[in-house]
Amino acid sequence: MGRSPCCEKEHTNKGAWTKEEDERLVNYIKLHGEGCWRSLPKAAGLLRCGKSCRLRWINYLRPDLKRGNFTEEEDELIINLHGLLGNKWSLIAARLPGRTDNEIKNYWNTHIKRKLYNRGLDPQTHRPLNAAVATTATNTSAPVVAATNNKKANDDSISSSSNFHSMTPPSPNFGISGYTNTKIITDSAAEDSNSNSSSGVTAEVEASPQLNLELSLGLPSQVSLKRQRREQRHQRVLYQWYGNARQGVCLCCNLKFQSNQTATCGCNCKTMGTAPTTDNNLYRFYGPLDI
DNA sequence: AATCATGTCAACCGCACGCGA
DNA sequence: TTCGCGTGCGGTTGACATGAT
Repeated sequence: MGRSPCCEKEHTNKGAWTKEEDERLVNYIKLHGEGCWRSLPKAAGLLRCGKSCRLRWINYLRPDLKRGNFTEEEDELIINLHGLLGNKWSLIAARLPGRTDNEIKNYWNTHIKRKLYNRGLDPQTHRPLNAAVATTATNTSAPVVAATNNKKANDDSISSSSNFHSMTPPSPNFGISGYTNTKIITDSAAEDSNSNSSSGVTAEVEASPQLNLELSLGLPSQVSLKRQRREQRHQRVLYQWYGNARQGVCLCCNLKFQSNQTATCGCNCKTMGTAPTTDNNLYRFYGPLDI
């Protein structure tokens, strides 16, 4: 026996709220207070689901909401809190009066991620980007962060944008210095019994964002054109943030291989490079296809 | 001027959790 | 202990605005 739906969907409005609906909701809550969202719509004369009412109130109509842009102080606070708490938006929001979890989540995805990339930091782990890449390429038995424990993310794992949004939260003591390159990834590999990365080959495929992208471009036909365009868009944005759009990134340069590990580097970089320790050259470049 | 790409954010969806019967 | 309900949370989507070509 499944759960009963939270509302009768055929009798409820969806989408943007009208001014009249807003007024009804505000007036009702002013009179009766918050609570019992399930019964609220009927009592307030709204053709909305209770969850929708709650969301509208919390994210938009609540009188104590702070409007306007985030300040620099708020930015830094969010970054610090995210470092401590991961994607626990409600906990982060609790520390920022007048801001909602949804607002912070959106702000994170649209602004702060880019900010961290510009600082050379991975927004999920808050570690230097080079370290994350090095870990990926040198640990041949481990899947990369794309092998997340998040069920929904796994459902969508073919989507590069989804992976991008739902990497494993940082460990509590990440961060400043002295971290090891392998900790997070090996842990996630051990924990993720459902991942497809039990074989070395699969792990290698996952370890290559370029190959991931190729999979993305080979999406089955039922996937909507709009979705494909969204994914391509996310790819472009991501690589713009890396500052290497369209050109790809030489892993040899990013991994900072030792000079005694020389190998032919396919790019024109001046650094002493080597092939990754995975015997093949699959990972020489990570970067977008020509999209 | 038209079209496409990109950025933003409100809203939705499904799952997880806590609580009371 | 189990089950159902109400609620909260995090990820994702879609609509709209704006900028670029």
